[in-house]
This record gives sequence, C-alpha cells and structure tokens, in this order.
Amino acid sequence: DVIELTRYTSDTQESDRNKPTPKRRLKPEEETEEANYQEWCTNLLGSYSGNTVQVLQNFDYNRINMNLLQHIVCFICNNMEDGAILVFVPGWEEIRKLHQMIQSTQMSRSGSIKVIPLHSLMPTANQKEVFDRPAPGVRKIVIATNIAETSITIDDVVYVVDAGKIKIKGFEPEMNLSCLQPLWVSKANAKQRRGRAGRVQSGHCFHLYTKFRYELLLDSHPPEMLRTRLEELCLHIKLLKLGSIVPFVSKAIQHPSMEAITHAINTLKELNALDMNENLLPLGQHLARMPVEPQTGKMILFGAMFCCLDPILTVAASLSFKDAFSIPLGKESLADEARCRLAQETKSDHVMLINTFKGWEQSLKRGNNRTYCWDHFLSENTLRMLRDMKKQFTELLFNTGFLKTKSPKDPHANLNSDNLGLIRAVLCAGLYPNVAQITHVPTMKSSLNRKGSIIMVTKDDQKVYAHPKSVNVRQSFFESRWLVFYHKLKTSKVYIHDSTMVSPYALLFFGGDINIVMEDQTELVTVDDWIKFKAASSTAQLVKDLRQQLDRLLASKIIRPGATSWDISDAEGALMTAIADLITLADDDYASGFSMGGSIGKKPNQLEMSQFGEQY
DNA sequence: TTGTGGTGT
Repeated sequence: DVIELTRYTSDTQESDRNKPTPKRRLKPEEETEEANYQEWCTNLLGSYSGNTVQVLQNFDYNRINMNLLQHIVCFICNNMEDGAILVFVPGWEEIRKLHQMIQSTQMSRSGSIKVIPLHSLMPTANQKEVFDRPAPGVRKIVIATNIAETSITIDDVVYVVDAGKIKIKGFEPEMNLSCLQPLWVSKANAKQRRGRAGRVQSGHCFHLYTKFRYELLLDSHPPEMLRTRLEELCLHIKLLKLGSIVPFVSKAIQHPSMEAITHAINTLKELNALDMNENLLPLGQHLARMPVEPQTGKMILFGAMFCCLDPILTVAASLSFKDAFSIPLGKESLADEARCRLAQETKSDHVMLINTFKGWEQSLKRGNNRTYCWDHFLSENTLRMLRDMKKQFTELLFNTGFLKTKSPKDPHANLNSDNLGLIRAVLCAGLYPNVAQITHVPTMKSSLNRKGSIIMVTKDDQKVYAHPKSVNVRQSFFESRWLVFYHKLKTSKVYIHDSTMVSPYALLFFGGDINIVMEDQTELVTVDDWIKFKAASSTAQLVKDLRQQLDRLLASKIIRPGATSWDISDAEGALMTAIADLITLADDDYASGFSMGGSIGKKPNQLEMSQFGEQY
C-alpha cells in the first residue's frame, strides 16, 4: 500500500517528463501480457487519477525508468522524515546514471545529501564510509546492486527503493556460454530487499513495479545448480566414490539438464581428469582435491612442474577469487590506463596480473605500498587475500609432493619464473580449450580514438569481443593471432574478459590432440581439428613425437609427483629443457618482431612453421 | 565500449 501511495505522488511529478518511447514489436506471449496489463490499468481508474493511470499505461517495463527513480529519491528527501535511503538497481551502469542525476540536483549542490555508490568492484564496498552516520541534516543515499541484499548491511537505512531488476548468471551448455542478464526480481528478492529497511526504526519500502507485475514474479529464481557449470561437482562425485555421475545427479530434487551434465563430463575427459569410462584419472585425483576449478588446478600443477610457480599462483588466485582492482565511479578509463601500464607490451591480462602483484611486493619492501595501490586502483585487502591463497596452494602442492617447501618463493620451483614464453605456455596448458583466434584488429587510428576493438572467433562462437577492460582490447598488432582466456560471458555481446597471446608452439605442446593433415594440397598440423598451422610434414612429425614424450613424462609425474629435474644429463631434464627452450625461443622470436615463417636457430632447430594466413 | 553476489575444511 505504501507502493500505491508513492506511485501516485511520484507519477504526477513524472508525467510531464515522460517522453513517449517507440513501442517495439512484441512477441505473442508478450502481447497477451500487455493486453492484460492495459486492462488492469483501466480498472484502476476509480482509485487513481487519470494522469497516474496514463503514465502507467505508457510505461516501458523493459527499461528501468531512471527519471522515476530519481523523483522518488527526491520525494523522500523533500517530504519524509530523516533516515538513509537505499536504492537497489541491477548494475554498474544504473548506479552511474542515477548517481549522476542525483548529483546534478539542487539538494546535492546545497550539501544536504551524501550519495554513496555501492558495487563489489568499487572501493566503497570495503570502506566504512557506507556504515557511517552522516552529519546532522545530511541525508545518506546509497545506490547499490544486490550486494546490499545480503552481503552488506547498512543499519541506519529507513527507506528502501527497489527498481525491481536483478542480474542473474545463467549457463547454456549447448552453446558453452555463460550469460549475465537483467531479470525481474523474484518475490524472495523483493521480500529480502524490503527487509533491508527499518533495522533501527520502522522503515518504508518503495517498489518500482505494479501489483500486476508483482503477481507475475517468480517465488524465487532457479537454484544455482541449474545455472552453473558442473565440472567441479562431477569431479567430487567421483572422488567421493558416489557412483556414476548421471544417476547420482539425477537424484537431486531439481536436477540439472542432461546437456549440462554431459557437457561437464566431456570437459573433464578433455582435461584428462576422467577416462572414457568416467573413471577418475590420476590428474583428476589431484584436481578434485584443489579448491579451484579443474582448469585452474591444472594450471597450478603445470606451474609447479615447469618451475614458474609464483607467477602462475598469482594468476590462479586472481582468476579463482577476483583481481585486486577496485575502481571508483568515474575513474574507469584511468584504471584501464593503469592496467595497460602494468601489462607493458605483453598482450596479456594474466601477465598484467603477475606484474601487478610483483609490483605490490616490491612496494611493500620499499614501504610505498599505499601509493602503489592508490596509483593503480588496487585494493590492498584483496592483494593480501591473494597472497594468503597462494600460500594455501603451495601447502597443497607440498602435501602431494610437487614441492619441497611450503613457500611460493621456493627457489627451485621458480627457476623459470622470469621466462615469459614459458609462463604463457603454462597459462595455455591451464586455460585450454579456451582459445580464441583473432579475426580483426582495429586500425592504429581507430585504436587511438578509443573506437574499435579486436574481434575473435572461438571453437563454439562465431564472433566474440574483447571486454573493454582487457589490455588487449585496442591492440592493433599481435605477433600471434591466438589468445587463451579464462572468462567468457554474454551480456550485451559475447565478451572475453581476460586474454593472453600465445605462440603456436604453446598450443602444440599444451593444447589438445595434434594431427597432421593435408588440406588444399597444403600440409597442416592441427590441434583438436580446428586450430591449424602450416608446417612441413617432417617438422610436424617432430613436434608430434616431442609432444608424445612430453605427455608420457607429465603423466608419470602426475602419478609420482616430485620436483622437476632440469639436469640435461638425465632423460627428464633433457626433455624438459628441450621443450622449454623451444617455447622460449619461439616467444623471443615474436618479441623481436620476426614472423612465424622465420626459422629458429637452435636445437631442436628443424622446425619451420608459418601461421595459417598472414600477419597483420 | 564495460564489471549481479557468494563459496571451498
């Protein structure tokens, strides 16, 4: 009933500003909903002013009405008793808009309000500013995502404004695609949001949707198990010896689709965690015991075996938890610049993360860590948590025998930690099969104008875009057109959030099955039948042989973990050195600007490969 | 041209 009161008052203020928006074409089920809605509005005519009903009739409920939001906030400020206001909106963009609208009002200029944006990626989320009582006569207005629904509780909130939308993550196994879409809140969300008001005194809640809409809301959103990847779940079922995966998962009250389960099982087979009969392989045993996704676990094991542990642990911790960047509203592009500085010219978000963490450690020694974090938009709190996670990972590796000490800084485990080429290859080992091929780069000019971004294809997707926060988004030259990535998410487009350029050698040694084929009278070596490189059959065969030896060696190390030998007088050391050298040289070759057609002047030196297609 | 929110002994 409070809803109805507010709607009445605010809509009268709203009506003259409400520009008519062109109605888009509706789907059949939307048309009947719309017809029902119009009828519902007409029935209100007895109880409400014609103006209110008219506004409601013209409302576009697919968009959040920012004007209405602002007007309600102003209405509370001007007409209602003291008390903080908490506004729920779906995401960053809405926080930004509303923040800007409110800051440009008269009451903001008079200093009678204090507006605080609240989002997990903004520094305000871990500052005490949000909890502070404002000075007398100043009204606190918090604009928040659903972070304020459960994780952050603000005691002095008296008024809650609920815009009615929430972002929910989903997963489509058929497309191998996660998506983040704004949806209507559920009745459960609505209740929870309402409950955030009036913790210390009686409160009020304003919902920006009609009773009509409320009746259509779901009681709650589908449980997480139905919307998420299931690799970890499947691995644990096997580790705990709970039998075959499909029958076990089917016992859940609301069980995930068959597609989602088989997709997870296939991914685990591809990683060599399960065999063809779903039996847990030795690698799977290790991965199941790690508190990270299987791919990240594999990256950690490879980091240990190839002795570039510390940097790889930085990446693993950042990917499985979150990166340490914390960006104030309005400083987005400054933060992008900081990230690009940290990445230098590596064309890698992951190497950027490594450099970021290294830089912080150095700043700690010099005692200027505060400045370092400030300059680069970093949360020192998060960096400390990442450091603790890295420690935890090394303890696990120590317990399973992959390490001789419990320190991420173990000298032997970091023999190759300055070898960027090898680090890229280990990233490739962990992130595979998340590979994207660049099909388009912005021109120098459009890149400087901050227009245009790289466009890629993956095995599953026609077209994917680099996320604007990626250091690779506006690069106009890549020595290799292959990128590996961790996070792919569909929002307005399909975005790749983080990527690292890798050489063909990294893909050949650490990617999927390699084959030698003829296509259009050209000899090719392929990885999983879709990543293709031109290569003479003799050299391709050499790579294939080396790859087989490497796979055998790695399999035996997984079964009997131990520190890797780099002594070229024994078999293991000789092979590891040869492969590491090959990958390193290939990477140096890039750095000095040679094309892939160039030969490599060292042993094993018969390799001559060129990329499929020309350089940009 | 952009980032709902949590977990793991």
